[in-house]
Amino acid sequence: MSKAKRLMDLMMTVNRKRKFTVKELAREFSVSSRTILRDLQELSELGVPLYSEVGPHGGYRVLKERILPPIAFSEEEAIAIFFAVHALRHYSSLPFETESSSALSKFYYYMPQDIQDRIDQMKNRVDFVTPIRQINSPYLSILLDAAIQQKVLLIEYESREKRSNREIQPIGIYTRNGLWYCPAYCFQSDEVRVFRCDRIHSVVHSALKPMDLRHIHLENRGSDSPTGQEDVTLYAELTKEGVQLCEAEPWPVPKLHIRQDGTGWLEGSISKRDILFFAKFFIGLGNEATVTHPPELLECIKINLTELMAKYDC
DNA sequence: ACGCAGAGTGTGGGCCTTCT
DNA sequence: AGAAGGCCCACACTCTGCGT
Repeated sequence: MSKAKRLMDLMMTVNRKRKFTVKELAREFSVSSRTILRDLQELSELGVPLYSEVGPHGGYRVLKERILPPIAFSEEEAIAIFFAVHALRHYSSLPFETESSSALSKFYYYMPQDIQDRIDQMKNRVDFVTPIRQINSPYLSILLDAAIQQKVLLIEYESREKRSNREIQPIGIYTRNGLWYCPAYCFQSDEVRVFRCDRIHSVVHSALKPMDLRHIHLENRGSDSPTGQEDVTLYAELTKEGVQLCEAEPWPVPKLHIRQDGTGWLEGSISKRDILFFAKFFIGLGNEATVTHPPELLECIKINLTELMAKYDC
C-alpha cells in the first residue's frame, strides 16, 4: 500500500475509532509501530486534531472537531458550493454562522486564481434574495441541537398576546422569508406548535423527561397550524391580482388554488387565534379577495373596517 | 534511449527516556 | 508495567542528473 493511500485510510480510521494505540493501528495496517507513529505525526501536521496520553491505558485520541478526508471537487461543483454558502450571508442569524463564514473563506482561499476571478465576476451577477431582517435569533444552534438530541428546553417566549415561560421539545428549525421558525412539542399546550425563533428571549435546558418524537421531523410534522377545537375553515375567492398577491405569501395554510383563467381561492384550516391576522391581511387585499368563511373572520373584518372608517371620518 | 551512481524517501528495528 | 516518543542505523526503492 502506498504511503498516500495509507495516510488517507489512517485518517478515516482514526476519525472512526476516536481512541486507539499505535500498536493497534500497526497490526491493522501491517506496518511497524514506528511507521504508524510517523504517519500520525504527519496527520497531526496536516491538521487532524490528535493528542496522546502516555502510560498504561494511554494511547491516541481524536478531539471533538473531526476533520473530513480531502474531497476533490470539479470547478463547477466548487463554484456551486461557494454560492450556496455565499447566499446565506443575507440571514442575520444562522445556526452555524461562524462555520459557514470560515468554510467560505477556506474555499475561496484554496481556489486557483482563475476560479477566484470567475467567482469575483459572478458575485454581483447572481444572488438568492431573502428579506433582510434586523431582528436576531441567537438560540438557533441550541434549538437545532435539542431537536437532534431529543432534549427539552425551557424558553421565555413572547407571543402576540403575552410573554410566558414554556417547556418545549424542538422538532427542527427552518427559515422562511428571512425569519426562523421552530416547530416543537409544547408541554404546556400539549401539542406541536410553531415558535418564531426571534421571539424566544432565553433558553435553558429543562429537567423534564423528553417525549419520543424521533419519528416526527420537518417533512412529516403536518401543517404549521395546530389542529384541534380552536380551528376554523377559511375560504376566500381571489381575483387574478389577488392570486398574484397571495403567491408571495409564505404560509402553506390556507392553501392557494389557481384556476386556468388566473383567478383562484384560498382554502384551509386556520387557528382562531389567527383570525385578527387574516382579517388585516384580507383588508389589505381590498377588492382582490372576497372572504366567505368563517363568520368569525367576516365579523372581525367588519369591526376593523368600521374602526378604520371612524378613524378617517373627519 | 539506456545504464549507472548518488541523493532522497519510506520503512523497520533497536535502544533509550519520559510519563502515568 | 505499559504507553508514547526521540534518536540512530540499515535496507529497499524511487528519482534525478549525467555520461555514453
